[in-house]
Amino acid sequence: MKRAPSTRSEVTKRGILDIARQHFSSVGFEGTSTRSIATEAGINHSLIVYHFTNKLGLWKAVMNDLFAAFADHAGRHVASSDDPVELLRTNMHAFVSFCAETPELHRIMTIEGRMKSDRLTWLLDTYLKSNFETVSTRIRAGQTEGRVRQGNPAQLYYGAIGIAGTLATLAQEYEALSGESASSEASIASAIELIDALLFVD
Amino acid sequence: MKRAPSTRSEVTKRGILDIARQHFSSVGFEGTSTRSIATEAGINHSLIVYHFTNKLGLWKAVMNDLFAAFADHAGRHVASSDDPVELLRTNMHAFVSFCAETPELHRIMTIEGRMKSDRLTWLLDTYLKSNFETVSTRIRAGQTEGRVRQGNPAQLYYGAIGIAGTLATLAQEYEALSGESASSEASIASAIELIDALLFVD
DNA sequence: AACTATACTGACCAGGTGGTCAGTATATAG
DNA sequence: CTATATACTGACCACCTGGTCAGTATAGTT
Repeated sequence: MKRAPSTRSEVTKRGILDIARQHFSSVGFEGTSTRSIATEAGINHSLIVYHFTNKLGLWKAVMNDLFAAFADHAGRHVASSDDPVELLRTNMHAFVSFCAETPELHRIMTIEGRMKSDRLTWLLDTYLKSNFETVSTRIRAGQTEGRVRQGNPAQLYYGAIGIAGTLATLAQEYEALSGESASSEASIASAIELIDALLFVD
Repeated sequence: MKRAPSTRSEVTKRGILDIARQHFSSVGFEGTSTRSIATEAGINHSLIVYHFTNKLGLWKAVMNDLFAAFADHAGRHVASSDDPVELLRTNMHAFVSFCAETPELHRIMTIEGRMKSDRLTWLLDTYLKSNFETVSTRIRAGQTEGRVRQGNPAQLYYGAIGIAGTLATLAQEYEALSGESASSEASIASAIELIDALLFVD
């Protein structure tokens, strides 16, 4: 008889995922050691293999967890209408606050997005391509209405991503130089303002 | 009698630095193995210790090399006047093309800039603080003249850095989704256009 | 040609890496 | 209470890690 997965195992997996997220997002896949994750999570290192097959399986589980967290976060930022430009704006604003609150997702993206790799291919096929289709469709719709800045949608989108992303990828550098936390309300509001100025025609 | 350093040793160091730059910028400090650098550079791994003391010494040498390369690149983009706003604009444009041509510097910055570390402290003290002083002075000068967008200079600057930086940190993701190379003339021109729209009031 | 500062080599060390596996504890279904 | 699917443990493997060190090759100075 098959048995339902126990709470006990879910707690263990959660603990591993939380620590693994920190490690992958700060020192990357190659720089992360599964044994240091195990030690920090207070579990036997063989449990990582037991629950996630191998290091790559753990990494994928972390990414699934992070993308689910963003979907959840974006779900709490509902657009005032189903107008494509409003959906685009709302989603970009959600991305900014998500970068500030949960910098790990974008941090890992900037590690994996720089070079070709099997992990990048997996990310593209699993999440990035379909998301980019949605966004660029909305940008083009806004452009034909004259409400979004003209130009290549990919270049516009990645410009906006870049503005939001510094909150995650240069958080400490920014804080050390400006004296302000990257996750502060002021930093978030400023990034939103700049993205709005970049993308939208008012 | 002391002897001048031989060309032979300079060639060896150059070879190590070039490979090390690739490794540090793609997998970070922790993910980089000095032995794989040695193998790829075709030298005995003890030579790294001989020429650079240790892994950290090699990393600092790579950073000095990269900042020198940027200074050199920026030196070839001379402003049309010594007007602060023109200097700011010219320097930002130089940064964009540098990110496209030599993505390694900004890639390493986004690895080191995220978390507190001795390496970040070294970068701040050696290069980042003085550079930020110069830039923010120019931004403030432009703002009082009404020629630069109002707002916190640090937030403006890091917004612009973010736009340029995606050419380096999301190069492959961008290329896979847009079909265009991040180092293409079109990508560079677009990033410059967006930064101009972001920073300057015309 | 002899001397010697510089450049380089290869064997070695202690400790860390991802992953395997036989065995043990735990908890739930019967 | 018993049987067993699930969860977990610790010893082990081959290999890689940064770094040390005694010794050797190379080349410029005298």
